[in-house]
Amino acid sequence: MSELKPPSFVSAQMVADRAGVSRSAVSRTFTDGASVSEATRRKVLEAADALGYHVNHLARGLRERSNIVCLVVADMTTPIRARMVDVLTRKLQASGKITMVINTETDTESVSAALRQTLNYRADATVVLSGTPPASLIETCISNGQQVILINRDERLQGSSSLGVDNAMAGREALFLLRRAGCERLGLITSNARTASLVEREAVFVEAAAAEGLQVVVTEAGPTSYESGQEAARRVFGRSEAPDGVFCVTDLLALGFMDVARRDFGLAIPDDLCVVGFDDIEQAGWASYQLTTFRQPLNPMADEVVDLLLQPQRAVSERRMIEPIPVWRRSVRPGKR
Amino acid sequence: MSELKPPSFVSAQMVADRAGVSRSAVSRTFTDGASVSEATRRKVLEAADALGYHVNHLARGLRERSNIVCLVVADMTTPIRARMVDVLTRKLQASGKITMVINTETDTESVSAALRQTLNYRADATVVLSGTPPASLIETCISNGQQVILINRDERLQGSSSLGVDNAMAGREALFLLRRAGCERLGLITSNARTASLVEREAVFVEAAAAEGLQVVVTEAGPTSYESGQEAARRVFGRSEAPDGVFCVTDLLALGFMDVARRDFGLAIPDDLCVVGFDDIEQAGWASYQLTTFRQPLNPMADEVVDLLLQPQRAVSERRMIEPIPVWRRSVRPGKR
DNA sequence: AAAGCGATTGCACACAAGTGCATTTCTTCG
DNA sequence: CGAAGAAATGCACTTGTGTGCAATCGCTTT
Repeated sequence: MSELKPPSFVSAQMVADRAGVSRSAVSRTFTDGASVSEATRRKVLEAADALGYHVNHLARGLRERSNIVCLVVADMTTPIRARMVDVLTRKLQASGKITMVINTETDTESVSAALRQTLNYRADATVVLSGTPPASLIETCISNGQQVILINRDERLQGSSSLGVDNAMAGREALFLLRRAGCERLGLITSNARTASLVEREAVFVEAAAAEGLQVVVTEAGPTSYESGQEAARRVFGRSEAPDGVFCVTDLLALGFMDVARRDFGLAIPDDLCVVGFDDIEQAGWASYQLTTFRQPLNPMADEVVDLLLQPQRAVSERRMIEPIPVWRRSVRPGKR
Repeated sequence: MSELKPPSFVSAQMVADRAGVSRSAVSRTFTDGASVSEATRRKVLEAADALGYHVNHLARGLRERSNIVCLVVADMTTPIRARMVDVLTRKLQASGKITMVINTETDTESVSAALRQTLNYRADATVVLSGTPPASLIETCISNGQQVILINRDERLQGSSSLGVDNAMAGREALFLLRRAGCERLGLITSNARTASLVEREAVFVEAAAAEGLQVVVTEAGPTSYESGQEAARRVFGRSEAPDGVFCVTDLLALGFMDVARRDFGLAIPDDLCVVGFDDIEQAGWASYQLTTFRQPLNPMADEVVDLLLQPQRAVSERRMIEPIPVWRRSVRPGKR
């Protein structure tokens, strides 16, 4: 039989009609702790099943929390970002939230538009993985009762809680590793993204080197990518004085850098050149690279996010710092040559 | 105990009060084509701005389409999946939709739970990238007026529209490439995922080889991953009769396979061994691999999805096939040795 | 000035839920 | 058998929108 009515979602009213009870009874059947007799509950569940009823979370979200969390993210295809999104969606789901992903550019205008979307959908919280939203907009979010959590972003934005890895530690430790390997001519490879995190890793590394009386040649190629790493290597080894120890502020940069150093300039790693990365993306562990790097502990970070969500009062202006975990592989010599 | 009013979202009513107009006027101000005088519109916009008002899309979604699209996906960290999610979220956003990501396992029970979530949030459509939902649940979605679009899934699920790359073409072409390179002892590497797509690539490759009187040694390692590719290589080259031409049904498998073949068994690619992959993930183009493979045309696929969303009537039980694009790199010889 | 007419505006309802409160039903005990 | 108490139920209101319908406003025309 062909239906006249266009298909549409089945509501609690329809279930109530079919079960011969009031709509309230249906509502209570699907609400924990509400008072419903076993008999009605059975009738309701049966009718709901027959009609294919599903509670409308949108309508529910009108009165109480929506249970929606927005993830504002750029460069999703980057391995580290993909993992972040993966881990976060998993943990958020496990704690009863649903994730909306807003794929954006990193410029302020795009991020602002993303934040506004976040408000449009009454998200309980927004987690920002990329870009830096304007303070005024964050304030709007917060005055609307929405939490804002920044990950690896510029710290100290009034009212938002923020969360990041200890870049300074990585910068110092990277220098230590390269020096222990006996590297004398140090290089640093970074991208033009100029993120707070990247800048800090660079600054601390350069500073720590200066403290030992060493100068660092800093090379900034294009965006944070494999190709930029390649480009940086071409530039670095095209010069007269080539480095023998390099800290790449990102694994992707490191991998591109290594490939060109080895293939185009015939350098052996770690014999002629030591390389340290940051992130510990999957590819860093591949046999072709075996990159020594610092792991962003994504699971603990995601746990922290969930924790902040569950205790909103904790969240105000708090800044949590997480230690990256050194991962020793073969791109740095264990001792001097 | 004097409770401060908890911060909450500002509603159209508040804006109306402040602007001294009716709530309808506010609603009309934010509705295209509605009739509002320039004067009230200005007053409303001013009040809205002052209060930080944002239209509640949840409430809007009660009456009309929610503009929510759910993406059901597993293995998000896999480069190909990450790119799919990236491209899809981008294109969906561009056409005014918002994406909810449901990160799931591939087993039927998890996928079913994901589909139910989809219904709970009144998504206009669900796009399934992983796993195979039970037909009954798809039917429920459709009878609720929700579109279901399956990508690279088992075809022919009543009522859903489905979309996939031409695996048969890839299987045939892979054989052609290897034969042209003069490979005599053929191997095929697959995972234990047993997806329809993977199975088809395998079947067609084996069949095409049989048509030329050649037998293919099929190796199935663990899940679809780099590590499984490594494992497969260890097994394959541990045997007496090693292949000189291999089709890996996935780039990730291919990369792991290549690394072990070269590093642990000293094989030169493409001189001693030719390798063909599938997907064209970013890493396939890296200098260390230069893998010849087939690109999944993600942009056209995403365009197709958006197209199906905008023309729901088209969507019923349609199956669209997209040709993968051969990408010739250096893992296969251009001619016989 | 009155009528005509189109552009605005507000009322009230619909959408789909949860819940306080009053009412009804059931259970249990005296 | 009746009353007290507990459990179950339904009514009506709430959440924030969009919109049909009727009323009103302002302007033009005769």
